[in-house]
Amino acid sequence: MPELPEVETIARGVHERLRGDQILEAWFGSHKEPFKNSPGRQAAGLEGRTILSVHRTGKHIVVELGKSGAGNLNEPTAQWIVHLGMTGRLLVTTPDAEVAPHTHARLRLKSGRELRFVDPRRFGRLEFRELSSDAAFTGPGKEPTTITPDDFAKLFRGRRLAIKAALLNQTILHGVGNIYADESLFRAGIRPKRMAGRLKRDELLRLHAAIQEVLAHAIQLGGSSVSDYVDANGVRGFFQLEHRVYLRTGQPCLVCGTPIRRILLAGRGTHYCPTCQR
DNA sequence: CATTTCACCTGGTGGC
DNA sequence: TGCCACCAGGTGAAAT
Repeated sequence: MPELPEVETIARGVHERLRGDQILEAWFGSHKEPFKNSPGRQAAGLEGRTILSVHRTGKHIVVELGKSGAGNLNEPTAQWIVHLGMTGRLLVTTPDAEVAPHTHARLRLKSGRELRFVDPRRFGRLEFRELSSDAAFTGPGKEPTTITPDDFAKLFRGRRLAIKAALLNQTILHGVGNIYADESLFRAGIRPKRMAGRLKRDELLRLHAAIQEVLAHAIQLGGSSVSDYVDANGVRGFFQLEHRVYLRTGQPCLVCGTPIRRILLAGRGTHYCPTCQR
């Protein structure tokens, strides 16, 4: 479900609500899928630690954790990294709140609340990093919200794949997914199938600007709620009202009236206007 | 190495 | 109502 704007919204919400709280106990479900390292190791690492801050890197949520007693409490000694996959949610609840189906993790907090991870399709991932032995998480690719136009243009030099496939490749640029790839390419006037390495400089500059505008606007609106996305407070986003091509197959282009076309590209539904995008 | 395809999951929708 | 095909915000392993 979630791309960069949704993950950013969730990370901000969790940060605001849980900063300074302490994890007393971690409970994990029995499905193996969500765990990049074992639930036992994650529970042992999480229990007793303090939540210093929560932020986003690409599509990952990074919870910075401190340890009381030894050294400076404000210096992170561990990280809990949450990837939401297609259907993952992170929710802050009261302990008596009904436990949703497909709840895979419940962290009981000193404040009396719980942080829960719910994910029906189980494409999401949970990882614990002990910073004394593991590297700090940096994300798989470059950060689209801060990359300069020049560095952005360099990413696609010599690449022989469709620009949309390149945008979806997280090791190149992390955070853009299917919705924001389609919406950015529409706003830049570029066909999704265009070979990335053959785009002209002015096209790449338009795409860079479109991506940063779309992501910033979507973050302002709390992300896109296509079916059931909600943030850490259970609130839906509103950027779906701003979609110009995504899931608008057959409907008139809002600029020129041409019916929006849907094709399959890189295995994903891809939406574009055949008139506005060249 | 770069690129493409497909498996991994559940659930919702729409046709018959 | 049931059954089935198809679709969905994402990756990573395997194939090409």
